[in-house]
Amino acid sequence: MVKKNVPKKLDLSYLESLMGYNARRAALSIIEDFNIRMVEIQLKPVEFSVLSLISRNPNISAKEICSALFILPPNIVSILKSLESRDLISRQVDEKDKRQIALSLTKNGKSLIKKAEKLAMQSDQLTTQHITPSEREQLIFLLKKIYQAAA
Amino acid sequence: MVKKNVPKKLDLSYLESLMGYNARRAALSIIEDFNIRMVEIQLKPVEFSVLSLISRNPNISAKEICSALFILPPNIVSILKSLESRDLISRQVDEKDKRQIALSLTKNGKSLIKKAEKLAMQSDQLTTQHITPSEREQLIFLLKKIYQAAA
DNA sequence: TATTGTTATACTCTATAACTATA
DNA sequence: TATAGTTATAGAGTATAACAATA
Repeated sequence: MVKKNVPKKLDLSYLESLMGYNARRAALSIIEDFNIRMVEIQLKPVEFSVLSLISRNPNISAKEICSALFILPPNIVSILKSLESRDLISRQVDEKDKRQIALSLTKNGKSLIKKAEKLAMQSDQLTTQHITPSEREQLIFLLKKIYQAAA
Repeated sequence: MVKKNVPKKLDLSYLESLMGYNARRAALSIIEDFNIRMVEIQLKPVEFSVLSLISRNPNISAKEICSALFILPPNIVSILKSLESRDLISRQVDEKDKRQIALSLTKNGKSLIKKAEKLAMQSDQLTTQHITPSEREQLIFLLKKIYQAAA
């Protein structure tokens, strides 16, 4: 008789009592679903966030994106390059301060972010389907309190 | 980590309505505090989790750690090597199944994880000090519901 | 001098294929 | 054949230093 591979019961109680452990595990499982859903439009989480931010804040600068999304300046460069090469964003040098470059969505970018935000919202609904809408609101409220207090 | 200042008023409302965005931001800010506090005992989050897991589950195998903490088998190797080189864990080949290696804490490991768990709990208390104890319980309960439903 | 954007680069984290030894 | 652990390696993510153009 072949022994069945039953997963051994492990004591995870201490780790599960820590906020950091639970927040990270939840974030990873949510982002995993997000990534699966975004395969069809080829957007990574950070690319999605950047596009969505530009969409709602036209003529935003790279520095402002970095501050808002906690991206280091050297790391935004390849992200913007990639989005520009896909004709999703365009850059226009600020004539008043030629150091700054105003970013905006192209027609393609506007079309894609519209679809992407729908997919993201679907993913969000799916990953939170086991809690009630009011629990979901409460959860987001408390998460914000944690990271906004740290800022 | 990036400096935290958002000088200009940017519209982040859409991203802040997504669970994934908020969970990730909260996890990152909590882990940032954890890392600062753990500098003195030189433990990364994953090393801490592994030590704590071995502490509460003596003779656990590498495979079991990987399953519990979502670490891929090739990536646990260097973690265990490092912990062993610091004389924090010891390995003993299972005589019944020589493929398996039972892991346990050394005297040093037991001493260190005791201190580490105190520091981790302090960090957890600090990062959740702006919410009430019952809100904290509710938050952990809801986060668990999200990632355990996905598993 | 200070700031925005950039290059180069390094270090960490995560992922895949394939090997070994044991069963 | 299957499993536990390992090696090698590649890709992604994140970090610092230093530079050019502009203010």
